[in-house]
Amino acid sequence: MRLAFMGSPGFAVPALRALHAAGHDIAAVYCQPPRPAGRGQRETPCPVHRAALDLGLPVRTPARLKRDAAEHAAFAALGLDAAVVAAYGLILPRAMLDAPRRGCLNIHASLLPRWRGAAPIHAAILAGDAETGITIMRMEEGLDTGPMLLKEAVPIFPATTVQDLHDRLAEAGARLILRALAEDPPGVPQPEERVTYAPKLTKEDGRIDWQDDAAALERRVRALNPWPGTFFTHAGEQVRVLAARPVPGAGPPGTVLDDAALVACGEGTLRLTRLQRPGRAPLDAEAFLRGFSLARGTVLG
RNA sequence: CGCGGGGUGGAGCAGCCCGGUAGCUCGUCAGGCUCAUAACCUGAAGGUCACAGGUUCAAAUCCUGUCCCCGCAU
Repeated sequence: MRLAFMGSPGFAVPALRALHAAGHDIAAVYCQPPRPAGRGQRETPCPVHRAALDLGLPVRTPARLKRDAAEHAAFAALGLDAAVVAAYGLILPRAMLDAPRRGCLNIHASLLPRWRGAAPIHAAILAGDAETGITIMRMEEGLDTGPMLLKEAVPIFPATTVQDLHDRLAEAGARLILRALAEDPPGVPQPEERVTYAPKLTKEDGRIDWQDDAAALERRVRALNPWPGTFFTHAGEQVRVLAARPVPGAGPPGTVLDDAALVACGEGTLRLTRLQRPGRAPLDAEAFLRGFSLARGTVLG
């Protein structure tokens, strides 16, 4: 089939590679324009951009699509059977949604209608969901509102990190989009009553509030690593928590209860097992504590 | 020339502002204690303080330059 692929981050790359490997005619790859990133803030192409170049596919990086008649015309002129969209980062205007013969299909990383929006993978872990998954849907103008074509569930285990889950969902998404294109299943409307939204994350979402209960904080640590990361402030430094384990117990929230980074929470206690100071390497708690005091009785902010 | 942090025995850090004997918590080795131990006691080894210049009677510390590492408006 003649396709356009629209995506930007690493999540979209397996789908692009799978479509290419399956022999589809990818007429154009759309992604976010290169932005300053990393040390030196050099212009850096996004992962999909790099993958497309690697595969020898033509890349387009419009900064915006709304009210850009030239972009719309160029898109329509591709003569597409369908467009595949995965974490692209731009809203497609109606003119583009209607252009491909079979419309625009989206790979969304949740079991819709739960977790519409920008951060569905993180939201599923934060909420303590036992499973999440991939939904292939036909796009409409609304945010993740279109009829659903295929779904596949992926379990979330107590130790599942957001990175694990992300990778498994990206693979599942690649498999499902191939099936959706091959089988052309009918669309099923999303049940409105079960809609929830997963808003964009901000850095502040990573701040640890010791009043929360330990199980929720542990999920937060698992969900927000590596970005935006969870942290607390102590001795004038923002200390990142990279791994932690909820432990039965109790105490005044925020109080360090022993000599091995056990901290009382609103409900239960949390043992911090991997930590990082600004500008320093991540360390296991034992090594971390040799260079940074978290004395018993200290109250963390 | 975007911003910030860091490079000190094997690990993690302090010392740097206010130059003057290299320090702490561990680890390693030896001995002791103990039924025993990752516990405890005693002792020991191990460092060109990233690199190169400069200032100084004297530089981990002050000045200049270089290299490497780590974060950052996803």
